[in-house]
Amino acid sequence: MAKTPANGSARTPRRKDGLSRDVIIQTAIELLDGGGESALTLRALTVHLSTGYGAIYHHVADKGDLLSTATDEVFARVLTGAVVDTDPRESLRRLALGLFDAIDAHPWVAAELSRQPWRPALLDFYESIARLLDALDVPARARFDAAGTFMSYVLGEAVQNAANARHLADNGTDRAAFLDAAAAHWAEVDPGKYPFVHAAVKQLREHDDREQFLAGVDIVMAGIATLR
Amino acid sequence: MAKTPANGSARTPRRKDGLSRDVIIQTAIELLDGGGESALTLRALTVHLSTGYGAIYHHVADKGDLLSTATDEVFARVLTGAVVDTDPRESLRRLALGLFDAIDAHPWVAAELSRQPWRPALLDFYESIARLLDALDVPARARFDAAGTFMSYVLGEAVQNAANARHLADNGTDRAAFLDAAAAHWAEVDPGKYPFVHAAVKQLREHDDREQFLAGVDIVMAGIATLR
DNA sequence: ACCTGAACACCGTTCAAGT
DNA sequence: ACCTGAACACCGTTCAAGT
Repeated sequence: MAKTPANGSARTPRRKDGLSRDVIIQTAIELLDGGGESALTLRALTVHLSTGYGAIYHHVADKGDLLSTATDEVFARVLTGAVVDTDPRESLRRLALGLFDAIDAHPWVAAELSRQPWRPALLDFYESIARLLDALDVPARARFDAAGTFMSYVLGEAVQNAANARHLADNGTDRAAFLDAAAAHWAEVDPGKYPFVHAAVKQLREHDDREQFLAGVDIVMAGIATLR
Repeated sequence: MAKTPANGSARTPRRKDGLSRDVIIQTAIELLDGGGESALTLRALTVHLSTGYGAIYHHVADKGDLLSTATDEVFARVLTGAVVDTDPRESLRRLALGLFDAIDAHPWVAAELSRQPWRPALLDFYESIARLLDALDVPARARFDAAGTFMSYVLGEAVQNAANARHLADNGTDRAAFLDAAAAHWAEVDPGKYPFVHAAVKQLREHDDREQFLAGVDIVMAGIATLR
């Protein structure tokens, strides 16, 4: 096969296997992971899938559909891989860390998250949290506030971390160089006017993102534990 | 002066008063507040300022510069208007609520926030929080984690709320109708599979966003109080 | 120094036409 | 039903030319 078209102005060969919504989404995720949000263009999709625009629009409503479905897919993977522990407290930490790591690995989901914070995949996440809080004897009356606070903290921290991850990927610098540059920049702030920021810079250099995140999870859980 | 050009294909009259970076930023904020992020286009700016593209690019680096400066401006207003209370706990709540309300009033800052979570204006915010935590006798060792957790919660909740605010503005619906629609949509989830989500729907209908936010602030502060 | 606006290189999306 | 790709309406940005 693979015959060269006789006609010089021949179209590019059409793909043999049928296109499907799923392969489009998977390719979109690859593009997003590879080059961030700006790497996902309809043009790039047609090239990677060796197809035309209409073919894509036949399976997908628009670019927003593409982005939100890709985000759902990423979250679905997290929940599938979530390991359950017998200790609810530990399960909560693992669940939170799974989301944190997922957004770190796919920083582009943060943008989609701030556009649509209530995607179906997050319903499962909410349900899991609420169930674990119930296991921790958080009274029903307080569960609504507690679960919401927990989710807001996790998403807030994840969004911030995603911004760092994106900068790291964009500049091609490694973590140490990035933190040094950030610390050097922050160190310029007037220590007289910003004593606490100044003090934080030192900790910034030696802190571990995931440990700091978990420290926050523990703080939120300790606060929830006071609700009786 | 003000002579009519003899030439029929004359250019639109150039503005008399000089353009400045500040009027550009203020106009950008007006456009963003009026129609969301998509309303800020260079074209719209030239029309509103009755000027050309080059004039704008003479005062501003690019659209990103425009967005981040506009965001700084919004945060600066919050910190200027922040009322200090003698009680550090109350000051923290007011500070948090000020940020919450600002993002509610200017939902487009949420997108910029997830792009660049460490704008200079947020340094002041961080500094204020750390100072108040110090006043609350949070030990220096724990302050880094505590202040970071507090900020992540506030920003996370604000980003989620901004998404709601944007949907409300886009659809032109009022709050009650929006919540009803959301609740109706959520109510479709299987109560057997999602008992806690199902229970949350009822609370969603009668909950107040700001009160829920403050409940979360209290939870985080209670958690911080356990750090000794 | 400050401003004008045609021109350029890109987007997402549509749709008549093909198989 | 599924796909092609030229065409369209928009972007942000540049830059030779004006004052």
